[in-house]
Amino acid sequence: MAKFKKREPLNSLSASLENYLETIAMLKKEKEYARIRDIAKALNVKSPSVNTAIKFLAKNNFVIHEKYGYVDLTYLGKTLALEVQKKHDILYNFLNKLLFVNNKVANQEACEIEHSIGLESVRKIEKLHLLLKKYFFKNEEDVLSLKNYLEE
Amino acid sequence: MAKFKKREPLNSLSASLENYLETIAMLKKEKEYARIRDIAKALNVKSPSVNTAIKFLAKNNFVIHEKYGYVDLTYLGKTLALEVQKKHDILYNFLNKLLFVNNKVANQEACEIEHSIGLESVRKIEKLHLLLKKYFFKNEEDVLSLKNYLEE
DNA sequence: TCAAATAGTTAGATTAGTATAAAATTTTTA
DNA sequence: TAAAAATTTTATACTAATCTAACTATTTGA
Repeated sequence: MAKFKKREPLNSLSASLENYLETIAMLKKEKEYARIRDIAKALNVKSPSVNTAIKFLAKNNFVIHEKYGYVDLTYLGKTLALEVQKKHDILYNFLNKLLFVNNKVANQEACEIEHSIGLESVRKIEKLHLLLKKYFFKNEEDVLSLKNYLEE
Repeated sequence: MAKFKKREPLNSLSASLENYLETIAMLKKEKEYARIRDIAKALNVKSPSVNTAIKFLAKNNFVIHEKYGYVDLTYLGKTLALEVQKKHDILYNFLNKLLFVNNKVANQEACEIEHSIGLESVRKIEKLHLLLKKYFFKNEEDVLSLKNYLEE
């Protein structure tokens, strides 16, 4: 009956709910608005599932939703969505561009890890990646020999 | 009623079930055997939860369990448990020893990420860590300046 | 050696997240 | 502009994983 629950620490959401926020942000960037149907399609779930989730997110101030209308992010929702997207980005780049994990796998894994890793860790991964690019793997040759070493 | 389910691809388990295997392996290493009660304590769940999980794992050949007796890993179960432990280890060391994330957080995050990341990625993280230790961050000074850079 | 304490099991309830079926609303279009 | 199509909502059911309560089996120790 009660489907979603507020979590400790406050402003922290389940992986599932974070995915809804992330998807809404993505859709709004792509097409200016997000409808239940689009969210369902993007997440590969059915619209009643989206409805339930949106209801909870609205009640807890992450989104605004008028019946039968568009879904929009509040400031709180937008902030959280951006955070998750940022984590995804950093993890994807680390896996794909530095470790040469293929795009599909890198994306899948980033999609899951983004809900388990904290901002501190992910920021440090970003910094490490930057450092290595800048000072250790400057040219094509270095990068290729890294790829080689990682795959041997 | 039906509590756990076989997953695609075969031999792949939910995070929860992987944790049971991992815990059994850990207990067997520590005290030669694993009982329902120990597993429950280690995972912070109640014994009926362990019972349900063990029943499923036994039916699917990951563990052996005679009623009221000890729980043991099959070859399949041991293999999977070691794999998860290995992932945990690599992730923990990467976060704590290279990125200087504090032990508690590093452990927590490793505990979650270990179920989301594939062997390929985790092996590459291990290799990267090794490479950096060996060739780029050799002495105490290098390590400290890395710490500094990551935390600034 | 048998009563208490401990451990394991079974049955049934609960929760988060999802799905199906059908009703309500909105949009499209003939 | 009214009927058809599409979308959203509601009600209900299911699944994975957990829990509580009550029961059964095993171990311990007076």
